Amino acid sequence: MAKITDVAEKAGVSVTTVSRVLNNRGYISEATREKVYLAMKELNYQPNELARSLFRRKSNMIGLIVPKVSHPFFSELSYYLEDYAYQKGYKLLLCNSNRDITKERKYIEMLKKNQVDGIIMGSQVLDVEDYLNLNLPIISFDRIVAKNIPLVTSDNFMGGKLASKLLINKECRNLAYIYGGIGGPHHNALLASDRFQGFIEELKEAKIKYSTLVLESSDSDHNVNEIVQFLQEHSEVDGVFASSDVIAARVIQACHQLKKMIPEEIKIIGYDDVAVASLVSPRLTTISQPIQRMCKLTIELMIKQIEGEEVPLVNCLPVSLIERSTT
Amino acid sequence: MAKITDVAEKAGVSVTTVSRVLNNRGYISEATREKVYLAMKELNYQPNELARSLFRRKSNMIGLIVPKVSHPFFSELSYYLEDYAYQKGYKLLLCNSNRDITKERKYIEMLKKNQVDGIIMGSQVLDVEDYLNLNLPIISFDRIVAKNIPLVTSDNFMGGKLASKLLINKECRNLAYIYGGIGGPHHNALLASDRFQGFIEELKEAKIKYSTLVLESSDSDHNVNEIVQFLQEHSEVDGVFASSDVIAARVIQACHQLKKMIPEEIKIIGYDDVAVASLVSPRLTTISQPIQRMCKLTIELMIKQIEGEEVPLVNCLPVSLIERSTT
DNA sequence: ATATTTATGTTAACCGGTTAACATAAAGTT
DNA sequence: AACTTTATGTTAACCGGTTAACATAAATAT
Repeated sequence: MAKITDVAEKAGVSVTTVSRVLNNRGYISEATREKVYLAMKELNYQPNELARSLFRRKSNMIGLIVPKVSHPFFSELSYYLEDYAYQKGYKLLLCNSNRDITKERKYIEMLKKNQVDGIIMGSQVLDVEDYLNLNLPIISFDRIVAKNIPLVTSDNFMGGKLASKLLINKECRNLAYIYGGIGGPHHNALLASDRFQGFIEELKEAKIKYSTLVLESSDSDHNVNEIVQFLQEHSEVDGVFASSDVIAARVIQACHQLKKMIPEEIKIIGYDDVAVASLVSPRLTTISQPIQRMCKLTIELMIKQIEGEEVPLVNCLPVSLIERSTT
Repeated sequence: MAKITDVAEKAGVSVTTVSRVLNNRGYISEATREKVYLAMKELNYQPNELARSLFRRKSNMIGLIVPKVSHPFFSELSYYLEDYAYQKGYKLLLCNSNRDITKERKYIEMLKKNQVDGIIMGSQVLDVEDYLNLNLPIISFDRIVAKNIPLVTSDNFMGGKLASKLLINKECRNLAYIYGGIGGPHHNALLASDRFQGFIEELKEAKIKYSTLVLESSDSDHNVNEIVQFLQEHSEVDGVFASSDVIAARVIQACHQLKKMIPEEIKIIGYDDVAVASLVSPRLTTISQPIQRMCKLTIELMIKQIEGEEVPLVNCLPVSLIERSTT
């Protein structure tokens, strides 16, 4: 691998001059600039970013911790985050915490050692104190981490309200709220519970009954069984609000198994609006989180923090209802 | 941020001694080791991996380039790759090429500059020559890149055979092969075409007719329309082999739209066995690629290459049939 | 008592860049 | 002719570690 001294030698200039060309600093004549570029091209030279990062004390790397990239929500999240980060000149280091507190802690340590400029937490199981002496820009995504850590989220309360409003308008009179338990994407129910609060607020006014099911297993097949059983025990349920599209997909499967017609006999509404929502059949009515905008905002806030600016602690974007064929 | 000199000072030893403790080299007494560890803990010291990487000329970072992490196949891929990489002490730098040749080239350049120890290509649009002077361990995943670059794949030919065998056994007599066109996950049909070859080989023997549909659009809704139209024009089709589970999900939607009963009137088999396969209803019969094992192998081969060992050029793992409810 | 092993320190070079300070000379300006 | 500006070079320090070479002294072994 060619290094800067090789380029200098080949171009017949000093290392300082090459560095000046590289960093666009000081006076450089066009002729010299050309000579240096030519030498770089001939040697196939690429400056060692490790060395530059070391000197600048800035790596232009951002750590991203999610429970699992394989989950549709987090895979979309990762996609957009990477996309915006790249546009702004940042690279993304991917970490899957599996919601394991030990792994999460190790990842944070690892990211610090590797001098990332900031961490985006899509996962969160650590205690609040753990974050205190972290001494690094953090943004938490859709999860409350600690009161003094900036949060990017969407209007979960309104999401819940939109869901129940729609179901009520569609004449449902016996609703159910089904959400993932531990291991699911909303284990830390802090924010998902806003969804629930919004959901029941509408119901109270309309005096409509509801029941809830929390899925214990993280296994897909087993979830379907849990839902089937629940719907048998609550045969009056004619409207389901699922806390994620993935769970809604399982509700659809359970309904098929029970030969319940969707949307005639039972209506289903999901949450997130990830790709699966339009991949299942019937296509899923859902509350759309503006993932793309949330990601853009997350990167913008992250960069502001890296540059030493203050950023608002709560950043909440609006959600919207996407009506498809399950309602 | 504390540095090694701070630790040395606090522990009352020399920097060399701290380094010896850190790297387990040379003679160190238990007492000194303890002193050093204590100082580290008190200062909350983490060695700067950038500096270590620079000196060692090894970053322990691997670049992963995929078309889009948000695609279910690549999100599972990324998950397992990260998992194994982490176990082996490597970090993953995530890149979404979007199948854009310019972006792919820029990513490769970026990864080189950042001194990654190797690159895993889940995407591939570059020309063969581009890879020649790359001078870095590469492994391509499920995509033929160049004859001299190691490849990890699964038995696509057998996958195609298993699919047609099953459909034939299930009494289908008019088959269709539906695959994604440009923009889809199998744009570079090199390997997916093995699937097709395996698929038609069985058909030839059994003298069964088939037709093919290549989806032009990358838009989900539009795909469904294309499939609906195709199935209307080929109303005799009673068995469909889709080149991915995502496409199979759209076939299911098209069938629902046409009120074709699955599996009674038409049978569908997908490919990959990603999470969506068991999320759609009816749950999808599919050819399972051993993604997890492929990822494990990929990381193992990558590390071998990094350590200077030779690795086989073709690494093909067996596929298996997962029968669910669409056949 | 001597030789060897163990434990630590000092010094300096190195990884591959960046940069400040200062020197020098040519080109441009007044 | 004197003064600026532009263009480049030299030298050396620095980012935060690692390491080889050599020195020294205490603890062990013979």
